[in-house]
Amino acid sequence: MRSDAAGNRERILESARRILTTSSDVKLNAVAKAAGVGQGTLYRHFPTRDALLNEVYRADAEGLAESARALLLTDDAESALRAWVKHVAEYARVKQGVLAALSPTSGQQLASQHGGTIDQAVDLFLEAGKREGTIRSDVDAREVVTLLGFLSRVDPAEPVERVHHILDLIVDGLRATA
Amino acid sequence: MRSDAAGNRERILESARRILTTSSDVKLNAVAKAAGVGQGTLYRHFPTRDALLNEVYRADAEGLAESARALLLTDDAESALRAWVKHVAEYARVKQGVLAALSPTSGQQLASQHGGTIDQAVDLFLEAGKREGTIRSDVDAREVVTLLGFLSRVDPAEPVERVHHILDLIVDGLRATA
DNA sequence: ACCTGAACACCGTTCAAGT
DNA sequence: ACCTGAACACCGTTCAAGT
Repeated sequence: MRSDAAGNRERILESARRILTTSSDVKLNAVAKAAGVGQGTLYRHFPTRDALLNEVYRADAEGLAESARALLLTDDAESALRAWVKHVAEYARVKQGVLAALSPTSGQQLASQHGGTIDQAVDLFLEAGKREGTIRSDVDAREVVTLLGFLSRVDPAEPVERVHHILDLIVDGLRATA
Repeated sequence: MRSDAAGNRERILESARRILTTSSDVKLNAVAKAAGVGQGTLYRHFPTRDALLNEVYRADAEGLAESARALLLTDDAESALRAWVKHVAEYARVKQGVLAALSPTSGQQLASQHGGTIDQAVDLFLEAGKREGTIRSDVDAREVVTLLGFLSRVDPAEPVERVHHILDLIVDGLRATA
C-alpha cells in the first residue's frame, strides 16, 4: 500500500471514531469529508459500512480483551468479571455509536470475525471462575456476550449507578449456587 | 374521523405489522404502497416513523401485560416470571422488527408513553416475588426491562434453548439470596 | 495505484391539486 | 376532511476522469 493510501485509511478511521463518539448515526459522506478524502476513497478502503465499523471496533475489542487479562492477574474471577463488565459499560457509554450502529447480525459476526477477541476474554473469567468454584459451570462466553448486548440499548442519560446495578444482577446470575 | 380515514389507518398498521415480521428495515413508502394509500396519507396518520412503530408496539405490549397477569394467577412469582420472559422472547423472535427498529432512545420512552404497560407488568412479578421472599428487594422493573433489551440484538438463527438459558441466568440473578 | 467528486439510485418527507 | 402522487432533499454508492 502506498503511504498516501495508508495515511488516508488512518484518517478515515480517526474521523469515523470521532463521529461515533457523539452519535450512532454515521453518515459516510460526512466521514469522508471530515477525513478530507473523496467518497470514492472511503469506499476503496471500506467497501461496506460494516467493514468500516468493524475496523473501528476491532481496536476497541482488543483493548477490552487486554484489560480482561490485566484484571485477572490482580483479583479473583468473580470480582475481576464484575470490574470488567463495568469497564465494558463505560466503553459502551462513551462509544455508544459503535455498538448501536452495528447491525444486530453483524454484531453476532464480530466475535468470529475477530477471532472472537471478546468471547475469548469473557472465557478467561468463566474458566477461572469455574476452577475457583464461584462461577456456574453451565454458562459459556457467547451467552454472556449476548447478555451484555443490552448495553447497546441503554439510554446514555441513564445514571451510571443504575447500569452498574444491572451488571451486578447479571454477574449474580452467573454465580455458582452454594 | 371519517370511516375511510379509519380504514386507511387500520390498513397502514396492518401492513406495517406484516412487514415488521420479516424484517426490521421498514420502508415507509413500501408500507404505504402495501396498504394501498399514498405516502401523504401515511404521514397524515403517523407524523414520524416512531409514531407508527409505537402504535404497532402498543397492541403487542398490552398483550404481553395481559399474559403477565394471567401467569401470576396460576403460579408463584418466580416461575411465572420465568415463563413470561420466555413469552417475551418468543414475541421478540417473531416480531424481531419491532424492538430492533425502535431507536434506542425511543425504546426508553415507550414505557412512559404507554403508561408503562410493560414496566407495570414486570412490576407485578417483582412485587409478588418480594412478598413471597423469592425475589431480591433491590430490583425495580425498569432494570429488568433494560436487561431484556438484549433480546433486540439476538440473532434469530440462535437456537431457542440458548436464549431460554440466558433468560434463566437473568432470573437467577433476580432471586433473593438465601 | 490511488484519488476526486459529479452523477445516479433510493428513500423519507412535503405539498399542490384533487375528491 | 381526507387523499394522491409528483417533487424535493438527503445520503449511500458508483465510476469516468484525473494524478
